[in-house]
Amino acid sequence: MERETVIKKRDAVATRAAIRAAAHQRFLRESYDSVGLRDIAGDAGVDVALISRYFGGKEGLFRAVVVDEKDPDLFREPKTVAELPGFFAQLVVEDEDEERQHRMEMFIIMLRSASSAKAGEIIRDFVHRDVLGPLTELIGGDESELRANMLLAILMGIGVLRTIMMVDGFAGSEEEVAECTERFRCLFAAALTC
Amino acid sequence: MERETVIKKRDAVATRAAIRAAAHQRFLRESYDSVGLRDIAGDAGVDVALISRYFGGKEGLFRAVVVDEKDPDLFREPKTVAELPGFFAQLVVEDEDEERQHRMEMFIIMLRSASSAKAGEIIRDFVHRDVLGPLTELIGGDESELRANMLLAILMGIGVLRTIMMVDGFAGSEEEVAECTERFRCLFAAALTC
DNA sequence: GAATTAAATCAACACCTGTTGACTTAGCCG
DNA sequence: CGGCTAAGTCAACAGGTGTTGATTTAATTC
Repeated sequence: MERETVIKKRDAVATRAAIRAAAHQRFLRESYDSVGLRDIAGDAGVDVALISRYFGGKEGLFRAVVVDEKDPDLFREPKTVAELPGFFAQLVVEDEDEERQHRMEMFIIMLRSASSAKAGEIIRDFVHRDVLGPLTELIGGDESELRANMLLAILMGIGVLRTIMMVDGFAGSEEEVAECTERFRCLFAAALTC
Repeated sequence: MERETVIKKRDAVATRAAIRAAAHQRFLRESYDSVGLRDIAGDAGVDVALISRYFGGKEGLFRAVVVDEKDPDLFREPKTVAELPGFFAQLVVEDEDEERQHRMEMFIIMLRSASSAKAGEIIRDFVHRDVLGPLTELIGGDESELRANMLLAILMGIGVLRTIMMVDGFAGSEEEVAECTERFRCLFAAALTC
């Protein structure tokens, strides 16, 4: 959090970034329809009109958060099929790795607003092109599509249950985290082989 | 669909049911915030005012759809742990069984509106009390809570991917359905044992 | 220092939201 | 038939939505 009341330099790219950051946090916790542009503007310390001006409207802002915020290879990191279960398991358990955390946040944002008519279209395109596509290609083989779907389903299910349904009890104490990670790794592996 | 323009008898319980049915279909396809009361009223062929009058508001209508529509033991059917994987597998593959279909629809409705502030609270209570609670009790043992969470996560993940993200490719031809069911059964079993 | 241009603000718009009160109508009972 | 009650309709409300044009303010350039 920065102190913006002292001085506010007139920097277009900075306020654009501030708006996008505020939108990211809002969309992370509420759905597309729930969030109002005035909420986001208030968080960013900016007038509402700037949002429609800079992003061309609410839909454009959401697209900027979902699509433009990531680097293009964010979901293409694992290079071998053997790496996949461990990669997904690390994704669902919370740790300090900032990049992984950001990646999981993108999934939550998508899950939150997937039901909205306008946001849903953006999200579905993104999921097919940038997540399911590379994943299917990496897995390969006859049933690669089914396997990719199952992996993503587990990932999203855990995400839904944790952050949206607010169900905990996945990992409590310190050493339970490691055990829980191993169980998830095993589950993702089962989705690939069984 | 019935032809209601011909004659419309004045039946309070019938119109109440019509409103609830229309709301069910709307909430099945859009989120709580997306759906407007005027949409539901239009589908039911009723004036908007009747909704607030009969259900005490939008929130009450949603609660009536989610909570009151089911019979209480809808999610307590399986009696043994061994039955669980098959039960969940049958739940996710579409078939003609009307009761199973209705049960899965309830999950989708919950998934769609879980992110809304008002609807989310209703849903979280329901999930904990009527789904996760009985499931944990049935599984039993030290890690029963974790197991129940994993099962529900897979179920919801598949639901999200299919109906909200509109991802198909789970089952194509006729005999693929049976094979797909078996794979899901295997996956749910893995969540219990691995 | 004045002119110019971009950045930020203000105010208002048209529209849609859920909800409520007053009103009208249909159906039943005596 | 006349009265009565419940069922349904109509209109309007207060509040909120995203968006846009005109305006003001700050920073840069000549």
